[in-house]
Amino acid sequence: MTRWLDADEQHTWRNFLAATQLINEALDRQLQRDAGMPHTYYMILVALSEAPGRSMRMSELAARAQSSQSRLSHAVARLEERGWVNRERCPSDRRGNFAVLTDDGFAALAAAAPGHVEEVRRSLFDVLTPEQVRRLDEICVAVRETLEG
Amino acid sequence: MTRWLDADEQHTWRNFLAATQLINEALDRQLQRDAGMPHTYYMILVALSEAPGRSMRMSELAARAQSSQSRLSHAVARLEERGWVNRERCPSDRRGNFAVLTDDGFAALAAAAPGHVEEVRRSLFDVLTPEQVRRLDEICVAVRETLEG
DNA sequence: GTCAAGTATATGAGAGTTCAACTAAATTGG
DNA sequence: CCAATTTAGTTGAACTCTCATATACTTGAC
Repeated sequence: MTRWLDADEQHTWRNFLAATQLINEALDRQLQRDAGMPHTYYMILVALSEAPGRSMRMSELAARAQSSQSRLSHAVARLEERGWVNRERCPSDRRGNFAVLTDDGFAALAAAAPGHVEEVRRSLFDVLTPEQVRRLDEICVAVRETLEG
Repeated sequence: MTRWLDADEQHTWRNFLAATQLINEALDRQLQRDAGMPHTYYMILVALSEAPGRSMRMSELAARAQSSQSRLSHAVARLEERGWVNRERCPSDRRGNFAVLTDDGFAALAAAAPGHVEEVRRSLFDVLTPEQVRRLDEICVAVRETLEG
């Protein structure tokens, strides 16, 4: 027996799809236009920039940047072509690779960050009251706890 | 002067990105696996199924299915190859096209719908309290009102 | 009417994503 | 210690998306 959505649920669902898509499109457009990279690459650079030695194992990087391993592997290949990331073999586990953020990569990230943050504010935080932001956070935590398990 | 995100805002932002991406991936995986179509195609079929005569102008369809015109054009081309949609020239404006949902297309949608709705419940509505659903709706409406203008 | 500007849609190239192999190395269990 | 399994990561093909451009038609101004 399918539990169909009632009218309210449908409206909420469509608002959710529309809102999240608008935000994602805004982020991607801004980053592509001003920094020449998609949002997924930006997240990879951020994750690396926060890691000790700006260096991380591919699998951990995939997890932090919310990327599949395959996607990450392709992405790092492109980032390597741009000279923003290097790959280094892991000595203790020879299957493993580290991705390492280069100085050029860090500079590209630093250059991209202000415009990106502005866009994040414009599309989400400036739109909501502090109360709504707290509620959104709770909602997202609940979703993560369910879907990540 | 960049208005950087404070620690709370960063957490919320990352929770938001993670949660919305988890939901989108769950939707896409389910539909691809069980119905052989991406979520974007599903949204196109839904929009068409709700239109009078199961038929809509390309531009209106793009708006309803939250798709760019180019994306829609490519997508309808694929859907036409599968026999799920037909294109018909518009008599009153010969630049225009109608996309028309075929019986096969409707059947494909009907077959896909129950599994999709289950996934929507699993990934969002079952996770939240009714109160949270209301709050989420308000948040999404606010975002839409700002970003759609 | 005709010409310029605008609108509706299509199309092709380039880039990113997914899925299913595939390689290579580590681990486990007899 | 060796075979079987698991883990880390890459790769190629198929597909979708975006962006810029092209095409065809309509509209408005003169």
